[in-house]
Formats: sequence, C-alpha cells, structure tokens
Amino acid sequence: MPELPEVETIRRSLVDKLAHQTIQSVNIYCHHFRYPIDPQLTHTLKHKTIQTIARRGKYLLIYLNQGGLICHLGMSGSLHLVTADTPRKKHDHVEIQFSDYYLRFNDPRRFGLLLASDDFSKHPLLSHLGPEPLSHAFSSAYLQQQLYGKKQSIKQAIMDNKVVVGVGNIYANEALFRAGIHPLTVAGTLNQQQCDALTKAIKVTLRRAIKAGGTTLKDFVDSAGKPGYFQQQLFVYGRDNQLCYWCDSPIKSLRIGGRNSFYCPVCQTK
DNA sequence: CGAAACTCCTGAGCGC
DNA sequence: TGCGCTCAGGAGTTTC
Repeated sequence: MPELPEVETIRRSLVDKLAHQTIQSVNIYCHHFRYPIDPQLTHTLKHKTIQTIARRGKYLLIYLNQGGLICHLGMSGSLHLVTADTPRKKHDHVEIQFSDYYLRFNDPRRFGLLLASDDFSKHPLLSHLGPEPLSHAFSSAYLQQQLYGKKQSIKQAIMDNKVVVGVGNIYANEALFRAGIHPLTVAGTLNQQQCDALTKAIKVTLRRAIKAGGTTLKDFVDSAGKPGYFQQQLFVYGRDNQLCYWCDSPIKSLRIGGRNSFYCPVCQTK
C-alpha cells in the first residue's frame, strides 16, 4: 500500500499525539510477519516512552527513551490510533496501549515488519539504503553517477532502494511521465539533462503527494482514518487507454520487472 | 558481480 | 452463488 508519501502522512498524523506518551502494554495477536515478531517485544516496550517518530525511506523509526522500534507497512499495512473502546478489526495483529489511545497495526497480507532495535544506524535493514529523495544528497549528479553502466530500465533503477529510497511503483511511473522519459529507457544511457529532469520530477511528485496526504487507491487512510487525495493528480498510473492530459494520446501500459507500468508513448521518449 | 526470479500472504475483481 | 484464476501499493533472498 504505502509509498514514501503515505508513510510520511502516517508519521505526521502520529508524531504529535504519541510523542512523550508512555507505553502501558503491548498485545500481539499474530506473530507471523515478514520476520516473526519477537514475543519479548511485549516486555521490551512496556513502560518505555516515545520520544519522536522519524522516517527512513518507507520505514517508520519510533525512538523510545531506550532503544527504538522499526515499523514497515509492506504492501497492505496500516496504523490506526483509536480510543480504547474501539473494537478490534480483522487483521489488527498488534496493539500498543497508551493512556489515552491504542495504536493498532493492521496488515492483511502480513508483508509488514515490526521489530525492536537498539541502534537504527547499524541495523542491516537500514544501513545499505540510498539517500532520501527529498534531501540534497539526492542530486542530478548523484543520480547520473549511480546510473552509470546500468543496463536495467530506468524505472527499475529508481525503484531500487540502493539508488534512492521511497520511490515505489506509483511514483516511479508518475515521475518518469513528468520528466518525459520512457520507463524502458536503459538507465545508463540517461544524459545529464534527463538526470536533471528526473531528479526534479521525483522531488516534485513526492512533495505534491505528501501535500495531498498520499494516494488512496483502494483503502489507504492515515492513522486517524483520513484518506489521501493525490490519486486526483495522477497523470498515468492506472490510466491505461485513457487520454494523456498533455497530448490527448492514449496512455499505454506494460510490465517491467513484474510491475505494471504506465506511460504516454508521445510525451515520454527513450 | 549485476540482474532477474522467487518468496512471503490475503483479498478484490473478473470470467465462466 | 461460487469456483478458479490473476493481480495488488514492497523488498529481502535466492539463483543464474
């Protein structure tokens, strides 16, 4: 479900309410995720206080007064901040109780992840990640250097977390449209001008999506249950056979690396 | 080494 | 109404 803008939206909706809150107790109803949830987590988290909630790529980093918690929502995960009298829903697998709220981790497909970490910077899931797309480190020069010699398609390259984090299928399609680059272009052949356009397109696309509260394709909502509105600004994603807003040509789709890809055959060139 | 295929899992939507 | 099939926003691991 969530790409970077959705995770950032959730982070923002949680941080003010949960900062300085102390965990009263933790209930784990299902342990089986991408990695099994440590049964000790209940004891590890009890009476710990949340300091702040940060984000690295699509990972949420919950800083506690001692150690922290890494959370990833996978394809179908969501976090809901509810009152104690709210009944549990199907696939609410983990529940963290605070004095005023319950935070529930819901994940039908269980591709998500929840684990304790003493040092985020040294954690193997985080240590190899590329730069944040909205940071200065993600520049046109950096991108061109990363793409040098790469034979895979540019779409696959920008979805690679070692190149840049947080760009999933929706926003990869959208950013390539905005940059006028065909998704099948061999990554290593992009010139400086194209790298410039693509870097800017990724930043603009993600910033606008964050501003809109993320993209609600099916059921994305933030931790308070509010949907995102960026789907109204999608140029190509999910629009195959519909007309391009810029040139009126029909949007086409194809599969790249097993992922559905959308592009305008006129506006985007190789 | 890079790149592609495979893997985890449930649910929605489709054709029949 | 129901069955079987395909596909879905991710990404670590395995294989070639």
